Amino acid sequence: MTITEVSEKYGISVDTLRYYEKAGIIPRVTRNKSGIRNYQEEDLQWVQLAIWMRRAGLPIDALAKYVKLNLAGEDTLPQRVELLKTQRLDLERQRQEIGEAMTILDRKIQKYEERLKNNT
Amino acid sequence: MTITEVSEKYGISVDTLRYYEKAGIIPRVTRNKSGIRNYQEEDLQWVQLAIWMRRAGLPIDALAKYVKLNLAGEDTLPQRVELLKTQRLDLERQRQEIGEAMTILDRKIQKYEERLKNNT
DNA sequence: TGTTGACATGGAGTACACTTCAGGGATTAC
DNA sequence: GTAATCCCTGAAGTGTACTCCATGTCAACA
Repeated sequence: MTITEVSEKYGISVDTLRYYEKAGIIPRVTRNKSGIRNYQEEDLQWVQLAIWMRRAGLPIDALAKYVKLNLAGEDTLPQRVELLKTQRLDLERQRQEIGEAMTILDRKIQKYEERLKNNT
Repeated sequence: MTITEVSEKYGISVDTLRYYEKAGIIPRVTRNKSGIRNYQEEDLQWVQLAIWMRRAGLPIDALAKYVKLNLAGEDTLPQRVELLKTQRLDLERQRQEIGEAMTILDRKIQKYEERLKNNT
């Protein structure tokens, strides 16, 4: 699969795909002899993971660290778990804060709509 | 209330407080004759709102627009509601994406822990 | 009256995550 | 064979949200 095809499949720019690779949140993608990327199933799984995690807001450097641990072999299993758990906690906290903000927005919206109704 | 006191009360730097004001997500704070900020109850409410919304990830420019509409008077009620609803939708979507990422993280963590158990 | 310390402003600097660009190969279409 | 198209890399540029800095004012205290 070419980089353009991957780009279209996941709705992400080719520049971003190359950037993700350079940043280390996707391991080096399989290439042909002339150096052109040819994404294999495994590459695509990394792409997918990177995109999901970035959409949720996980920082590049945490993801890069995770990828590096993966490439470093089986000894790094405990560190990988710890890293994932830390990131999970951050997501949990962020979700909480979004929930609180939504409650406040809802209250404001409701008040405004009451005022609008009474003003007709 | 001085800017330092507000900073301590909300756990945010004085630089950020001044920046928020300059960026327009807090209306111009009450000052004494020599130009020093003296936060009143109303100012504090704006500060609180700005901090909550920023923590949830609402962009500066959306908040600035909301503040501007507020200062522009009663005619802007419908636009304010619309703006708040748009931002609410964005938060909803973001919360959704965080939820999905958490599910994936959970699956990975679980797999790792099984592998770790079988490796002892 | 001189020094200290909190606060002011405008502007430069930083961190993060892309995004764009310049300059070059390799393939394909004619 | 050459023009068009797709891809490559390294480096510079951009947008967002702060964060830091130089310089200056002002009130209070020794």
